[in-house]
Amino acid sequence: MAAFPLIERSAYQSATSIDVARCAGVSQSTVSLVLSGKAQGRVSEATQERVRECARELCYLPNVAAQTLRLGTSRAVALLVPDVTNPFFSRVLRGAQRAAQAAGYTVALVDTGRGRWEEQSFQALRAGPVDGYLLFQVTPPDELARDERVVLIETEAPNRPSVRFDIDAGATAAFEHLVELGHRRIGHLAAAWDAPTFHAREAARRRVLGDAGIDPGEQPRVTTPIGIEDAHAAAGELLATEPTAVFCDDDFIAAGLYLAARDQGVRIPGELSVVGFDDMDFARVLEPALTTVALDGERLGETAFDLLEARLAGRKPRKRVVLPAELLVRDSTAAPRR
Amino acid sequence: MAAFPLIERSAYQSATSIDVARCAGVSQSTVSLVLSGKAQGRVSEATQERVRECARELCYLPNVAAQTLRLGTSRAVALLVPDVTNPFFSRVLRGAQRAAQAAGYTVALVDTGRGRWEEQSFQALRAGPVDGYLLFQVTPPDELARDERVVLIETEAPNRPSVRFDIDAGATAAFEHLVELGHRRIGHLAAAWDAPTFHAREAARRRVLGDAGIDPGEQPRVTTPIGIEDAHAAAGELLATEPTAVFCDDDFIAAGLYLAARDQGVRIPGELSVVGFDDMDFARVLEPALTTVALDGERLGETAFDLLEARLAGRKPRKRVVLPAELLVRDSTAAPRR
DNA sequence: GTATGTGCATAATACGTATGACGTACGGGA
DNA sequence: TCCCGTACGTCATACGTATTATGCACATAC
Repeated sequence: MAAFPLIERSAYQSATSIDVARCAGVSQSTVSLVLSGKAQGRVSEATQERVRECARELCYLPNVAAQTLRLGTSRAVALLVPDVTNPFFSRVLRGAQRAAQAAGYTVALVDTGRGRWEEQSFQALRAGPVDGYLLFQVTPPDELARDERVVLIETEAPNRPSVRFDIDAGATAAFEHLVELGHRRIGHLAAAWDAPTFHAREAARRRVLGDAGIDPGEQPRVTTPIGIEDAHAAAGELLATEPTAVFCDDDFIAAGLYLAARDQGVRIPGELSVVGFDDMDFARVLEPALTTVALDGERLGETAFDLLEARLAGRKPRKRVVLPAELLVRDSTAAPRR
Repeated sequence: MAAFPLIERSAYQSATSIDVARCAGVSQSTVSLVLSGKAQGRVSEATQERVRECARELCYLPNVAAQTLRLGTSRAVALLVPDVTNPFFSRVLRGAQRAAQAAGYTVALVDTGRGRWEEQSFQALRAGPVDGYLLFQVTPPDELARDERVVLIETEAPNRPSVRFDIDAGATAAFEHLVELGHRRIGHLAAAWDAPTFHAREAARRRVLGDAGIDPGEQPRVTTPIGIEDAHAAAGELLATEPTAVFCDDDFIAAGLYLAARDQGVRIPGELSVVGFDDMDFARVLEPALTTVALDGERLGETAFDLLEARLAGRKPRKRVVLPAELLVRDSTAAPRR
């Protein structure tokens, strides 16, 4: 017998409720009733036990595709992200995942490849396998823009449920911190990424500097892709303009700046103050420990899922949630020398 | 009309092939035939165009649950990981994701919560929504151990397809590097995690040190959870034994060691050489830049998916793949002082 | 005029589940 | 004897798709 691959193959094809029914000598309906716990008073206790026993023996597990088709729901949600390798996003995922698990949902992950999805990855998901969407820094295609099953993360659109950080407060605190230390020449090492979260940082910069009587248009500003090596190169360029402080859109960008400063023998914070954003794990290990704006990514993911789940359950929750962003002053910022 | 929510609701429920058929004045079979491209010579060109036009107009997308049920395949695979927040894993995910996308597959992500899944998360997946499994540092439950649809990543089991790094070569190179520099008191800051990848590091340590005439049992060794703050504490303890070099199971652990060394005024590499593992992004930004063993996580994920895909397609590929692990010597290692 | 194609499209079915509408047997009350 | 209630299950159907077998004209060949 062992020679017949068919024996082995039976392991692939899970038993169906019909197999269980045959085994227990009842109908398929009865099996379904019993195993879904809706057999109260309709099936005798003895029969129920027999069915459960057979199900156990045959390792029966309901076919999810069939369930989804029948019930019109898959208890799964999709999380769309522009780039899975961004470590900040893992926190969001973890939060969403945990909340989803608690609610009996599965999370399907899709990397949209920084906007290159243009319907593509999205098409793959629509109409079936998932009940809803969490869009992380992804602007929904028109089709989805009015869909009730979508929650926006770190993005907003008119009349859509969304979760985001109070980027404005965080960035404002960061720039005010630098101004209060006495800096007058404050650079901006900005992410070359067209997303609301970065627009908010830039807006805060213009406002705070303007209010302090510093012309924001006069301050050095260089954009760079998010990534240490890219930022390293861009930072070299920025340092040539001799700012006394630099606000970085991201901790990775700040790390690149550290490298450039090291190259040029510029001491932090003595000759250059640096502020990052996100509070990644490594921020406090940098030498000196990086002053940065802390964001609770897990809570972001968790909140987003809860919002979506409420929608799916027919409740109408608060439309927009704003989570705090807090400046963490460490050792990379100080008063300018002169 | 705008007052009727039913109008809006139509957006949720995607059009079915029957709707398209009605619109085009043909049968559902014809629609299916046309849209799946199997209508060659069976349906007139005019009708085909009409069907396609209707499908476009109604934004028709095939219901994936129905397709899965009918075809017995979902073109989706599950990636199971012990902890989504581990940044190393994001690389694996990205690699798997990219390969999957190219092959027309979707990746569903499941966080098993470090082994706490005990069938649980797994049950949720079996029998339906996915065609196969990628198990990253996760030991399969008995049920799955013989399943052909499983590929093991960074784990191995008898007669199972798997992908892993040549951890032994990497760790060996690292310890030999330290020995060659002249170190005789070499600590091990080890991950408190029962996984093959860490056993391999330990085995290499014992072998290399033994071969060099250094008793591995005499060398200081402390275990710690993976995470900078945990490692920081554990490293304090390790430094009390005054090693001249420390091998860390992970770059995050190495980062914790940097923190502890800074606390105690121990200079790297002058008084202490440090080697990490993984080559995380931040490794070369540390001061001094961290000597570490580089692993190509993306390639790991990619290879794993390809292996699984080959299985699913009925091909029988190489059972075990081993990817290189290469020592990257930077500035955190030097000869001991005396 | 009957067989033989051929070009075009449809009917019928199966995938595996959940569920509302029915059956059946039995015992008790009138 | 007839009717009804209850306890225990089953039947039939629908979800939306892919596919096999079948049908129907109409033209061609003999």
